[in-house]
Amino acid sequence: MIELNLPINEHKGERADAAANRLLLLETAERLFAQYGVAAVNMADIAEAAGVGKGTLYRRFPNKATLCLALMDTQMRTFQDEILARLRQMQMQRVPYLQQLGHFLEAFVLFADIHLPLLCEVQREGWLGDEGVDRPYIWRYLTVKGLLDAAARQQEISPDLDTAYLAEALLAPLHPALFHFQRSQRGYELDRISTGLRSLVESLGNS
Amino acid sequence: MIELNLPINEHKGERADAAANRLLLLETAERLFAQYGVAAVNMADIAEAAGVGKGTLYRRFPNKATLCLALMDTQMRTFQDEILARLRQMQMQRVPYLQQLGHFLEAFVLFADIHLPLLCEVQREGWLGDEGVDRPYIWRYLTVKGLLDAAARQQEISPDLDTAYLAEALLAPLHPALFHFQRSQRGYELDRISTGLRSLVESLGNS
DNA sequence: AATATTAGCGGACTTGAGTCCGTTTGTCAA
DNA sequence: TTGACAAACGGACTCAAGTCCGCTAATATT
Repeated sequence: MIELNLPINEHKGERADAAANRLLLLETAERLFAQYGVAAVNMADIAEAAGVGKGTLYRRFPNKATLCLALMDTQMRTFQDEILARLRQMQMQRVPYLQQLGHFLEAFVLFADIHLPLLCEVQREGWLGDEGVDRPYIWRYLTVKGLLDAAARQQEISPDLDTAYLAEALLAPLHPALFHFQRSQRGYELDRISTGLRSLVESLGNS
Repeated sequence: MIELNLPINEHKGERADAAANRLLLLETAERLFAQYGVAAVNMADIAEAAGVGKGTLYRRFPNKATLCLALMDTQMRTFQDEILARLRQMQMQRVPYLQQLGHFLEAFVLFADIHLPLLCEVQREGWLGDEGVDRPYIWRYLTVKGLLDAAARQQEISPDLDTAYLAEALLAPLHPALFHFQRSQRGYELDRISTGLRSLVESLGNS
């Protein structure tokens, strides 16, 4: 279901047995998550299924959030690469920045929906998990803020707007917990969410 | 610090000892929270400090979230009453609905900031806690949606906008976890947040 | 190849949330 | 009053996350 293949790079100073265990644990977690669901599997289960001690698991991945993030690593990079490529392309076609922002958000909606269970786990402990945990969020934030700043420079939006805050506010409805709530409790379809966000973004332009 | 006085009403079918314990537990929790902070106090501490068994505590308040909500009960009602009164007043003065919405959000920003620790605890378990836990959220949501609908009827905003989604999106940045992140990590001041939200709301009007 | 170093390993342990169930006690009706 | 019975009580218990620390073994050095 979730395929992994590259977290090979990085972790260079890792001893051979440690690297082997990293892979073993990722594969085991992937398998258990696919079979029973992310929420139903606990750390002890993963360690046992992998045949290692709990301490070993926690040495590699200090918590479930980090483990889940590692499982998404590949797809996250792919997503980022694809998005950046698309934005560059639009850039050349002189597509307005606000429209680029709309595309970005829509793309992330699709990504988030696929990876919702993992994303929810990643941000279970309200936001700023220790450093690296929310690096993906930082990337999204900077991308959105960058597009808003560019839009401001091109006079697509008022230069008085607080782009830093707005970037955060526009991403807020996509926080995994809220997104999950809207999908499963409210029953909103993906394009309803995309459309809603786009209407917010576009309205910023008509000021 | 946090004063409580009315959860006397409701809970009518409660036995005398149960009602006494409810009060005792609320007072104890309030005291411990004030002294050590909400996050640092656990359920066992509260039960012990109150001199009752853990089971008794959990019978009254099935989890920490419910307990925290009960501690805010009074102030929450007061807040709601005050807001409704102000909105009615503005209504009579023919203040545009979008502007009313801006006021509403600003008022909630102030409220949320004061009660952040309790609010964070209330929504620790990603959103839809069992039923009553997020009734305050439902109230906020309905209020925002109501104002947006009214604005649409008055042609302040496009009638095509998805007010249900927008209401949720506008409240999203005020989710306790995000609000806390913005306040403590980003260092945003309250009026920066209010202003940012208002600019979003107002931009909806210029379409 | 022998050895020192030190990362890595395992699993018992701690901590806190929340449950279970046998015992106690308030309440209401007789 | 008294007695039955449901509600309430207490605290031991379960379950999962995460820590600790003594032992093991991979690697680097000679």
